Amino acid sequence: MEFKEAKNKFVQTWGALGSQWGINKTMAQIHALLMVSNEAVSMEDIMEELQISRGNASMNLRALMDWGIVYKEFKAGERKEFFTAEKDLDELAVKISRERSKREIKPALKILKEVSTIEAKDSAEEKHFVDQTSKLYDFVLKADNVLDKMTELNDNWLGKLFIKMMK
Amino acid sequence: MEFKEAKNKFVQTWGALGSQWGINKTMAQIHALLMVSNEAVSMEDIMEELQISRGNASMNLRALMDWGIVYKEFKAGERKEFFTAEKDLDELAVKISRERSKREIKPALKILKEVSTIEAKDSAEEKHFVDQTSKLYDFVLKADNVLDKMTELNDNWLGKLFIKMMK
DNA sequence: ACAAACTTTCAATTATTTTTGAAAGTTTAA
DNA sequence: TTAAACTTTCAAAAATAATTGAAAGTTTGT
Repeated sequence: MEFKEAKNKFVQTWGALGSQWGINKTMAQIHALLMVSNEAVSMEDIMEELQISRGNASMNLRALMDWGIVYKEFKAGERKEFFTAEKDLDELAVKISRERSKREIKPALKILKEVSTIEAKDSAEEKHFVDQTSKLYDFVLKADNVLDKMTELNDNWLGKLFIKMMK
Repeated sequence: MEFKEAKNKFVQTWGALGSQWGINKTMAQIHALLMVSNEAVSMEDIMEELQISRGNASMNLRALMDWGIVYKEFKAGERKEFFTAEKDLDELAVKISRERSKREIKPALKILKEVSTIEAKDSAEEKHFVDQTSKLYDFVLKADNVLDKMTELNDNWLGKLFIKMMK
């Protein structure tokens, strides 16, 4: 397989993976493209490589910047803007999980807390509901913290040991 | 908030969360409904509670069973089928992650391996591509194993300590 | 073997999400 | 201040995904 083919395959695959996880295909593709580029890429080039419109490129670049995983860059003497992606994968994971947590998990947790604290009366049905949603609340809260905790842990010896075991 | 309202809120929220993570809304809603039901529910009742068609209910129940997180149940003297959800949340997490890994991550890993092993020639561009996709391959492989590893770890003392720290 | 009581399938419809492209907006240099 | 070079916005169009409903399929009791 030659370079161009490999690059294209990677971008397509990353795009497909993204859309299966609720991230728009173009957004994932732009990110993929920037991840494997050794230098900043212009909007023009992104449009050209992915065969997408200017509007689409603009909106998805904005979204990627809002997620904090793509940055604008300016080149001396050039008028147009260039873009680079966060390339440190640990950093990338942390940022994505922070953002999804903030946008999706936290609001869901709020609702879970609300519904799990209703008066359960005496019916088995209602008791089961309260019990199950409480457990779910605890579980989601715990899961939501895992990545953050792992980053913290990374600084201490037990963390390092654990990380080693994961490899 | 009274029970019925809480239940509905929960089902809606779980459905919305599902669709943000690439799981069809109805599928997540049916799962939510079954999770908080203390007894098995018929297709008829699911249709009624979620206001969906028979075809939709049937297809999504099949999908949930394929994922291994919903089971058919038969009641003596009843002709129709009833459904229950996996209620143990650790078990649920393991099954979902196994399934998504099998369907989505593993195929992506295969491609990542392919594209990261091309001949890099001498250009900086190609070297960077190989380097970055290799790192990504390792990272995804590692992340893909985390949940499995955690379940294994759960059985030993270090694991228990670690799990405690997560809480 | 028949028919009642169910479930599944899938082509057509509907809903949702994404993408386009052209107009409006912004910045820079002269 | 003007105009060229560039970016953003957003209503309309296109693409994709989910849903319906009725026909076909299955199972069970008589």
